[in-house]
This record gives sequence, structure tokens and C-alpha cells, in this order.
Amino acid sequence: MALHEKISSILATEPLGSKVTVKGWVRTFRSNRFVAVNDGTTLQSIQAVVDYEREDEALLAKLSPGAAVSISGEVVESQGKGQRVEIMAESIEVHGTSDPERYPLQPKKHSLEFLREIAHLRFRTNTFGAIFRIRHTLSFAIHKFFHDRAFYYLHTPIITASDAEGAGEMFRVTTLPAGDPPRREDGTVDFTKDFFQQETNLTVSGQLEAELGALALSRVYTFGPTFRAENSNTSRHLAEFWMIEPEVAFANLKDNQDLAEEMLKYLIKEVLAAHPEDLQFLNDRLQQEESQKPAHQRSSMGLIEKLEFCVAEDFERLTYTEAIRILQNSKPNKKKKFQFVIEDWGADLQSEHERYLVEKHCKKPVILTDYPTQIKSFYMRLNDDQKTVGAMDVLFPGIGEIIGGSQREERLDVLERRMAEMNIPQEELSWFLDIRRFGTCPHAGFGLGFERMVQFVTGMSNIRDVIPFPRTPGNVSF
RNA sequence: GCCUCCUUAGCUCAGCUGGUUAGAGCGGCGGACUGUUAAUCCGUAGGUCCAAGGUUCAAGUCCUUUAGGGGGCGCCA
Repeated sequence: MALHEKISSILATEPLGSKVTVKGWVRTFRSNRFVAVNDGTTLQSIQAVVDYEREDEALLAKLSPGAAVSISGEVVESQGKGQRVEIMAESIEVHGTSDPERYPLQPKKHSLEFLREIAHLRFRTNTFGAIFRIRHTLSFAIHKFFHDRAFYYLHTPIITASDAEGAGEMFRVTTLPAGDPPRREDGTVDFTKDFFQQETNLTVSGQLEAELGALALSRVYTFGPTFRAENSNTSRHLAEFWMIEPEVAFANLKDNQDLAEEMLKYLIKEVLAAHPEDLQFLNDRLQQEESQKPAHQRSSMGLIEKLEFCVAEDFERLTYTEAIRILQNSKPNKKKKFQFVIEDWGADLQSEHERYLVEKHCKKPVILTDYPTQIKSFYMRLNDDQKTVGAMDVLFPGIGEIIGGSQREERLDVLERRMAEMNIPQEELSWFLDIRRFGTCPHAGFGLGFERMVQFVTGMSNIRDVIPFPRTPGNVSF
């Protein structure tokens, strides 16, 4: 395939003297002479120098921010200071003009909130260019990580009939007419007339299906869209997000923690290696943003420093019981500074407690394990103490829970008892129980919130800024 | 869903305890200049102060309601 040159490769190889053609979008046009062209392949724009005395004035007038152009010319050493090479433009073609009076992106800093309202154009900014290049690298690295470790990528269904996963409110999927659906005699909607002849929803997790794959293929992972119809209004939640769910047969909670830690470090390393420039830009952006904040709200580390730190340090591993003890003895708990003061073992941990453990006490990523049975899901393996389950949460600074996982309950009798206790209908999940009936084995897995990972690596504080088109309550534009 | 803050020009924001014709920077338009780096300089246009009610001699400013957005909490990844 013979394509025109990417600006990233021209800037990397600096082929002085050769003729090139670049195609991209105008960022700025200065002094009637310097066109900064960006094609999204790198943070940097390339400078094309036009001879304004020879070029048609009408053509130059079209070189406003946002215009799509092809520019051909010779790569030369730059006379100016800001760049090493530039292109002496010999021919310029404007493919699409961009009315400067109506184009919303100016060569200046825009607020993230404003850019969110023009999500279709925000890819053209330095910040979002960097974010989405990094997002790609992360998603590619996930496949590479698992592929290299003999995991099979399993496509679990997006439409599901089970509503017993317990991971949250679901979006209904139906082809029945909204206004006048067929009804049974008692007036309820007759879903046997629906497309699947029963009620269906969008998936909230591929875990249960991934377990089925793992108990045959040994190691599988899913990576797909996930939907939660919760009315969540936070900087960490989306109604549509992407989740990675590895599931490993013959693995216990320790293996699970090791896998999670190894994966997170691998992903961070890949991004550090592939995107030094984009990360530096985001690092500086974050630093500038934080300099506006009062001193006590600023983070102690810069973005790149934080990423390198996370790769170098072992994650802190604590049991829930140990965490409760730490929290009970903590200053904010004793001085009743927590909104929810920790009284007894068994209490659910709130964000403020997780944040204290990660950001104040351990000062590094934390893996919390072995939570009380009653605050966790039915499928988590009951520990020998009968009070706790083999659950694990990986907590990251600034983000909170980035991974939630567990060793699964593989013993049929125990699982059935727990489902009964928690009122989980067993008929619907007969396939899930069959796996315990025929050749069951210890297994474990976890779910990684992909956007939370992108947030962490890019330092973006709002999850809506790390997915191209965010879906949140009341928001499905674009 | 709960708590809290915000909404003034295309964008970012100022407008003090209510008091004449609502301001700045950037952007636009016109011009000058031309090796610039979010170019610079001169000039100029641009506003239903989110919407609807209310208090007052007087509301961008105070009160109520509504809409949109930010932050925090809950639910979680």
C-alpha cells in the first residue's frame, strides 16, 4: 500500500533534501508564511513554508485552522528555532476549507467541558490526539500481553438473557413496539412474542461466559463493551464502557493477584515506551492544571514519575481484615474526619477509606483481598474461615478501584448454597452450574475497567475524556 | 438518586456590599508588518447576562422554580 508520508515519520527520519507530500489539517497559519499541519500521527505539527509572494492570495486565505490540505515540497533544515526541519511548499491543495468564523477550535486552550460538547472535533486537539493514540496502544498491548501468555481472546455475547449477574441495572433489548407491546391476560408484557422469545438485556459482564471458556481452553480473556444502566454521575463511571476480563483455570487468588499486577505493569511500560512525547505533553498539562489548585490538593508526583513509580514498586497486598485494622487506627478515623467512621469488621469500605489506604498509608497501588462474604458476589470462593471470600480489588491512586476480581467458587454444593442464600435463581444459570458439575476445578479471574486504565495512564481526571463518545445518564450525543 | 458549586460576547473569564450607556484577553472582520512559534501592531463589529417568575424606585448582582454543566457521595470497572 503506497500512502503519503505520515508526519510522524518525516519528523522522525528528517529526510533532508527529499520531496514529500503531507496531508492533514491546518493548526495555525502565521505571518502569511508558516502553515502548521497536523495529521494526528504525532503530537507535533510540521511546518510548511509558503512563498506568499508567489502563491495565489485566494488560496492562502483558505489556510485557516481546521482546513484539510495536501502540501508537497522539499524537506529542509529550518531557519527558525521551534523545529529542526520544515517543508518548503511547492504545491498546496486545500481539500476542505474551514470557515474561521464558525470553526470552534481556536489556537488557544479550550476547557475540557467545552471540548466535550464538540466531541466530534476534539480529536483535532493536542490533548485528545495524545489520549486516543495512547488508548490505542493500551488496547493493543492488552491483546499482546494475553496472546504472549497463551490466553485466547473469547468473544462473549453482548445480548444476554441472564439478569442474575448482579453487576448492576441493565439496558433492555427488545424489538417489541414501545407504545403498544403484546400483553398477557394479566396485563404484563408478553416477552414470548419478542425477538428472542424472552426478556433480554445488554451484558453487564462477560465473566460467567468467560468461566465456561476457561474450563476448556485453560486461559481466556474478553475485551468488549459493557453496559450498566446505573444512574451514576461521577468522573469514574460510564453507561457504556470497555472491560477486559481474563479467566484462568487451575488458578487461585494469589495467581490472580500476580496476573493483575504483572498485566498493569506491562501496560504502563508499553505506554511509557511508545509515547514519551504524548506523555510529556499530558504530564505538563496536568502540572499546569494542578498549579492552579491549592497546595494540599496537588499530587506529590508528576504523571510520568507516577507511572515509573508504579512499574518499579511492588503493589501493597493487604487483606480486608488488615485494612480495617489500619483504618481503625488511622488519624482521620480517630478524629472522626471520615464521613463514615470505621467501627467494626464487616463494614463496607467507602471511597474515602480506599483513598486513605492508597494515597496516605501505603502511597502505592494496593491489592485488597479476602472481603467479608456478605458484601461480595455469590460466585466468589468461600474461604476456610467461612466469613470471607477470595475476592480482590486493585486500588490505584486517583482512580480508586481499577480491577475487581476473585477466585471463583468451584464447589457445586457450596455455590448452590450461596445462591440460595442470596436469592439467585438457579434455573437461569444452569449452564454456569454445569461447569461445576462436570470437571470443575479451581479458577480465578478479574475485570479491568479499560477507561479507568486510560485515565490512570493519561492522568485525565474525568472518564468522559478518555473514551471517544461517552455515554452517561442523559448524554448520547454523537 | 443525594449534596454542593457554576451558567455574562464565538472561546476563556472580570463585573466589590443591588445604582448611569455590561468590560478584558483571545477569536472574527478591515488594514499594516513579514523567519513566525497560541506571531506582532492599529482599527472595528459582536451581548435576550441560561430560561421563567418574584422582591425593589432600581436586578448581571437578592429570592423561588426550571434546564444544562462541573465537583463530591452512593452503585461499580
